[in-house]
Parts: sequence; structure tokens; C-alpha cells
Amino acid sequence: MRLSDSIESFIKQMMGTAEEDGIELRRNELAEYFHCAPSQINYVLSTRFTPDHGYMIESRRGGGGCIRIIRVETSPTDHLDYLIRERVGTSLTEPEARLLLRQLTVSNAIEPTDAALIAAAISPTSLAVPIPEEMKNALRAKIMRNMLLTVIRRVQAQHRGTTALIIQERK
Amino acid sequence: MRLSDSIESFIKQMMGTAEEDGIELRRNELAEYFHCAPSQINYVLSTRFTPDHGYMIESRRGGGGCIRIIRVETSPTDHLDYLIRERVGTSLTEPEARLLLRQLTVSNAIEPTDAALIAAAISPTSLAVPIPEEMKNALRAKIMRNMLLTVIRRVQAQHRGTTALIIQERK
DNA sequence: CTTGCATTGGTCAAAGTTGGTCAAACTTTT
DNA sequence: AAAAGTTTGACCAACTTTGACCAATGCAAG
Repeated sequence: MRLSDSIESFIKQMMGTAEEDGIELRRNELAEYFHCAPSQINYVLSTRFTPDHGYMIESRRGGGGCIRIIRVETSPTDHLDYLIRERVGTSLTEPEARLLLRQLTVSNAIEPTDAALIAAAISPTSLAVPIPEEMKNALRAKIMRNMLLTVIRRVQAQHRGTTALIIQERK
Repeated sequence: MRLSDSIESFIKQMMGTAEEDGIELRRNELAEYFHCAPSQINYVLSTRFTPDHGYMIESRRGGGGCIRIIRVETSPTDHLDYLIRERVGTSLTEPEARLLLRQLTVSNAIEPTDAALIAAAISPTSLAVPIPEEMKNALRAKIMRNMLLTVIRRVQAQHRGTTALIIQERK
């Protein structure tokens, strides 16, 4: 079994036994536990705990720093989930993005206020930097996907009655 | 938990139980209480009790000297205006952006749900394309500005539409 | 008064503690 | 082979903690 797979299942096991919908871990600790380079952890996170897989990652550097992994439950039957999978993909042109947002709004999949925020994020004004259009499309897709996941997560948190966690909150 | 966090919450607890909206403390006393260097107190003050966080600091040296921490109240939209003008600029690093969002949230300038959406939009995950960090910082600033302006517009629209009603019941 | 000095806070840079990125080397799959 | 996926290490960035040195204030001795 590959190292990455071991680390992946170790983390998933942690997620499974966690009471919250997210866990915190120390990159260096985990790397030492698996006798590997710390950057191996980043590799696992970036290949197996991406938004595509339904995870969100937050981290802090410096003393007391840590990595937080949050699971976003997505059901294949969910309309929004379907749209993210089938429509967003890895590249979104501006017209495609606008159309998708309109459809999401009229079908009540997301709130108009959320749609407005997403539109603002991926508007030409926001992406007015000198990079190839192709890359802007990739950016649009990533931003759209990440924001839609956040919307899904909020809705789920409301259902459970729990408050969303953000890493900046200190105890 | 980080020492700085402990000191921060200790001070905030003091603020909470104070009758005034300000407290006085002795730097050396506090440092001794937490078994740390006195300058650690300055670090906490300069990273967590700045005007951006809604606090003002006054101090006096010499015998009987002390540090006074005062909470300043500003209207949410004014604060938002100020932060957009003074803090977003044309370049925003990821830590700067996160800090700004946290400040906007705790000062009630924006809702946590909006903050979460903005955070998703400008997160490293969303901006994971092969362009120089400089350009990502420029992107972050543009996206942040555009989204915050959208939030402002929404709030102002709500305000206009409900002037006769009782709104803004925030604690 | 003036001066000395004890007391109290301020600044800054170095060291310490975390995590992030990227490209080269290596391994497995096609 | 070639392509795709994995592993590692050198270098970078962010945040915290500490300590040496500086500045201001009040008070007491001269």
C-alpha cells in the first residue's frame, strides 16, 4: 500500500471518529508519525482532500499553527451537487458562469444574495489581471466550486443547528 | 493553545466584566502572571487590539504607569468603508485577507455567512493556478473589493426598503 | 529646584515554531 | 517507453516568543 493511501485513510479515520465535521492536525507531527517528508502531507491533502472530494482545508503557520480539514457532505442526488459536478468542471467562461448562476437562482438552489456575491467574485472586474483567458476560466471554475461548496456547507450546518467553524476563532 | 491567545482572552474577559468600556492594566504584572516577557504583552496588543479590531490603546510610563485599552464603537457601514479604503488597496496577501475578514465579522460590519463566502473565493484553494504570488495578491484585492462593495450595496438596499420598520437588531 | 534613580512601558531584531511551494528523482501504470 | 502518480528535500512564508536596549515619569535626596 502506498504511503499516501495510508495517510489518507488515517485522516479519514480521524474524521470518522470526530464529533465535529472537521478535524485539526499538525503537519510535522503527522509527517513524523509516518516517517515521511512534511510536504508529503500537503501532497495527500491536495490530491485527496480537495473541494472536488468534498473537503475544505484551512491552515495557520507559526507557533501553535495547524491544519484544519472540514468535510462537506454531498449527496449525489442533491441538485446543487449535481450542478457542481456536471457544470462547473475545471473551466468556466464568463457567459457560462452567468448562465449557471441564473439557473441556480431560479431553481432556488441558492439565494439571490449568494448569487450576487459569486457573480461579484468571478466578474471581469475581479479577474482583471494580465493572464491568459484560459487561466481565467480555470480560476472561475475553482472559485465557483469553492463558493458553492461553502453554500452547501452552510445549509447543512443550519440543518444540524451547529455554527460554522472558522480557523480564526480562538478558544 | 498559544500564549498570545490566552492573554488575548484574559484581556477580553476583563473588558467583558468591566463597567466602563475601557480597562487599565500593568504590563509587567500581566507578563509576570503569564510567565512571559513583558514585550509579549505589546505583541498581543499590536496584533489583537488595534484600531482595526475596534480598540484604542493609551499608555503612560514611569512610576504608576499603566496601559489603557478602550473599545471604540463605530457604525458597521462606516467601518466597512474605512476598511475597504484603507486596507484592501491593490494587493492583499492571504493572511491579510483572512485577518481583514475576521475583523469585519467581529465588528458586525458583515455577516459570518458573507465572510465565509468571501473567504472561499480568495482561499488558496480557489486561486490554485500557476501565476506569481504578486498576481494572486492583486486578484485577491480585486475580488475582495468587488465582493465587499456588493455586500454594501445589499445592506444599503435593505436599509432603503425598510426605513419604516424596525431592523438592525444586532447585539 | 535639580539631579539621580527606581519604576514602568516601547521598540526592534533574532530565534523559534509551524505550514507551503516547487521541482527533481523515483515508482507505478499504460 | 511514455505517462501518470508519488516521494523527497531545499527553500520560502507566516506567526510567536524572547531579550537587549531605549524612553518617559515620578519621587526622594541633595
